[in-house]
Amino acid sequence: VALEYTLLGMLLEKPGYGYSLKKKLAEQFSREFGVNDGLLYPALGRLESRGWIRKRVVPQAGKPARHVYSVTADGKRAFERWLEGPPPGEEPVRYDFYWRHGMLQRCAFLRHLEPARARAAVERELEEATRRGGDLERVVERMRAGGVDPYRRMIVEYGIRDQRMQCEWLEELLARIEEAERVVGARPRAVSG
Amino acid sequence: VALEYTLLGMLLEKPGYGYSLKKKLAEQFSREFGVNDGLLYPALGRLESRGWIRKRVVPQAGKPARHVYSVTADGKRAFERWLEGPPPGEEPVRYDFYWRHGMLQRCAFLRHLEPARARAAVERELEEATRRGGDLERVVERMRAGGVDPYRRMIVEYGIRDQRMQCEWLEELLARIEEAERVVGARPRAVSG
DNA sequence: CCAGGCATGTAAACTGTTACATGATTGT
DNA sequence: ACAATCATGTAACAGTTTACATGCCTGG
Repeated sequence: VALEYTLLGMLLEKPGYGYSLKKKLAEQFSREFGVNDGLLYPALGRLESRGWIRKRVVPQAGKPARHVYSVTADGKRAFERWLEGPPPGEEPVRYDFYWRHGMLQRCAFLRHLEPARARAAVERELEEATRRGGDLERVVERMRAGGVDPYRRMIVEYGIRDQRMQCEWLEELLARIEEAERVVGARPRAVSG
Repeated sequence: VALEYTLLGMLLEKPGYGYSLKKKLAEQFSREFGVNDGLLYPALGRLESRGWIRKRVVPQAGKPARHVYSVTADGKRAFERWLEGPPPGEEPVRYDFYWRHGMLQRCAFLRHLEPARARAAVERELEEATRRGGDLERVVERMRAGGVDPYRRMIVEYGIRDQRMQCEWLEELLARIEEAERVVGARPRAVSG
């Protein structure tokens, strides 16, 4: 559903086949952006059966034939509609950040943990977020050096901001825990009704 | 998988039944946090068959019997293990923000859109993000007034920071588009290889 | 000789959403 | 009369991940 339009956009820039699209995704951003086969090939099939792309089989010696797809006029129109964005209020709003972050779920019950242990858990999380942010900084640096389209660089910069935001939030959480440590002193609170 | 521990934590604070858990989730945070039945009841079943909670059926006049669950000693131990967080490097890192945000996907192809139209699309997105942030601010205000556990308030504050971050990112994107508008002038770029 | 790249896919498992099925009571 | 609240669930569908299946060629 989402993958489709990214594939369509890539094929519009240059016709290609499953494997080449997979590689391009992984190399343009980062290895972790790679799509898995179980999603990629069916998606290409759906795009074809919808008449948005068309296949041309290019045989090769010793290797499986390449199925090279290019975008049809219909496909191009669909892509352009999508690119302008959904009509306002179309996409249902979701506040699923809670379910997507183990740390937020733990945070809901953090008062049941002795402050010292809570602090340790949050500090570990902070380290991880810092590391993830660093990874992405390196990716963006590579992109800058490689002269990648600035709009695409901004996608990774979104990830960096996201990690930075997480770090700030975790630091605020730490401050709150240290406050609790001072107030509660040596008296740990156990889990109970 | 994720829902389980939240249910376990809630049942540890006070035994309850499916419907009461559902209500509590929706009211403590916001309506949108509600779990759907198709996830809730099977999750309770799994927790029971794993021996982490135990059922007591409480008949009622005129209404279906309540299935009141309480946490077993095993369940409490499992919850405490979870609460301390995963051993470092356990959770696989995911950089799936690209696939989770239509706007980021569009951003990858924004250069194919005339700057004026790109600006309009981004401005729409900015409005939505601002509105979502405002919604959450109101939720957190309600929580502050209701004297909810500060750790739980911080969960919603995460959401607010997330929306704020998105706004900042969208504004940077706007600045970049306006730059492109000045440079390109009246010459629109079409989609092509 | 084995790992990895090239190239296509399928299948099973898991997660999550929406809708359905039932039925009494209470409020508008 | 109609909708909402209370209360349990199931079933169908949609989306995603992981692993499997095949097979040749290249480099260490």
